[in-house]
Amino acid sequence: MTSSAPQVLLVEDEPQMRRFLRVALESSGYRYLEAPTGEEGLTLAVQFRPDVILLDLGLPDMDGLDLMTRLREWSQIPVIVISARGQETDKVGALDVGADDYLTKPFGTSELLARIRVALRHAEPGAVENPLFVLGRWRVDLAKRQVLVAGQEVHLTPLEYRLFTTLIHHAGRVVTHRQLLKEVWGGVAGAQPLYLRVYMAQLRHKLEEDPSRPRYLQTEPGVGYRLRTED
Amino acid sequence: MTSSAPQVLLVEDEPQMRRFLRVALESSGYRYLEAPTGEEGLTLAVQFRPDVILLDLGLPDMDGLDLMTRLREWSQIPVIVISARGQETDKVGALDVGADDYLTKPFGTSELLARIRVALRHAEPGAVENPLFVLGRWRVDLAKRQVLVAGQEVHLTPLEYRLFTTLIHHAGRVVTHRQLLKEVWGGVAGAQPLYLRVYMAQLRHKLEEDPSRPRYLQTEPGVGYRLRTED
DNA sequence: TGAAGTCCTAACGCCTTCTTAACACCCTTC
DNA sequence: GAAGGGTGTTAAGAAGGCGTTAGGACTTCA
Repeated sequence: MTSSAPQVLLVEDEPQMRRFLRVALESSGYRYLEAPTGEEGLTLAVQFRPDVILLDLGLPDMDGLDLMTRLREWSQIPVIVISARGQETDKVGALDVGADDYLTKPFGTSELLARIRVALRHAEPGAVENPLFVLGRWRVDLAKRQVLVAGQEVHLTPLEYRLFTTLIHHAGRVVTHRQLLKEVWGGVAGAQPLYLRVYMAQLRHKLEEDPSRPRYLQTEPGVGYRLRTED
Repeated sequence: MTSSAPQVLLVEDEPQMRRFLRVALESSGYRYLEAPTGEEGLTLAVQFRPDVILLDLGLPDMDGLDLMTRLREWSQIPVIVISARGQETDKVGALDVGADDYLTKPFGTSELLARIRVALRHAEPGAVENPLFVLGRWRVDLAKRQVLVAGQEVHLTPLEYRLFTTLIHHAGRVVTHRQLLKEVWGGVAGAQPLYLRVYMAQLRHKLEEDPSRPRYLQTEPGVGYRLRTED
């Protein structure tokens, strides 16, 4: 799974259908690949590993079900069948050899796009990667809500953690006192700049190697604080 | 996830439709549950954790999309919408709030069954994952619903077990009080944080070596709980 | 009808976390 | 060199969250 826009492969022999879908998909922000025959479709699937495949069953060179079977020998890429044949036996056959959805022509663009989103959603679980923030000896797993310093877990209280992650979100930039108070204390009246000094001291004590000479949690006098990132 | 036949929950208000589908599903070997209203549907989903949900959008007591939304707050159980409304906006709406498929009435039984098989296939990756969860002296067989501590079987009540497996599903990361209450008690009004304290204490007594100093079932004060995994 | 098991609820004491205050320190400015 | 604003540090009280226990209500099964 790439970090850029999802890629859709269309396997379809009718040129006008290709043109129509290409416009629809590209204008929706997807990267687009197309193949007019089954063989080419398989080749492109191998080569580019698209995120979704749209497959017309009525191909000239090979049976759509055979293509499905050959694809499923090595890949679980979601396949949405688009076909002129609306017979129930066709649908059941395609779904049972591994297709993930079946749309009968004619169909609406928005429905197709919605079903593509469903297919992408299904593939997602494999793409669940932890957003890791690494800086020096620090290692912050935002999904786990876990902070490691030199491999050692460090416990932060809710406020400490929120203050820290707020600085991480603006890493490298100065965050003003006012903004920190708003984002951490939620704009509650009574939140004072004193709080920041206290909690910054606690964070430094827990995270910095030499709390009296902070390397990363830096003060910008009169303005706010900044999480310094290495260059 | 049980090792026996997959269980299907049908949420549908028309009695004749229920009767029809019940026959179709049971004769295909599925275990069968039904609910005539949305509220009952949610309750049964919480209680029995079916493998697939068939949802009629035209329910008398609540909007089908609301039901979808509430379900998706705590569960990824695949949902196949069956609806008399064939408008594209209906389909897109349902699919985008988390439905996995959309069938327009009238539909054929064999197509429905094929789409159920697709839905079950999608859920599989989660079940293909080692049904054995091992951590320290613990050994949890999610299929058998069996918990061993140092080789000795330990009996957990249904709620204890559900709380425990919820933490296992999110192993390593903090699960908030709210999320635990939702996933274990099903978002039923009245579920209080107090429940969590009581049941966490019971789990620790049954599972931890030194319940007063839990090694794995850890508290994140002010946030939630976390099943600590070794690195 | 009793017994066992489970779930909910209340009460109490402990512990973490938050808040607040007091004071020391640095730097700039006069 | 003194004054003053901004900042760092520490500690202690207050508030709230948490763990624990026990008892009652409810269901299930014999």
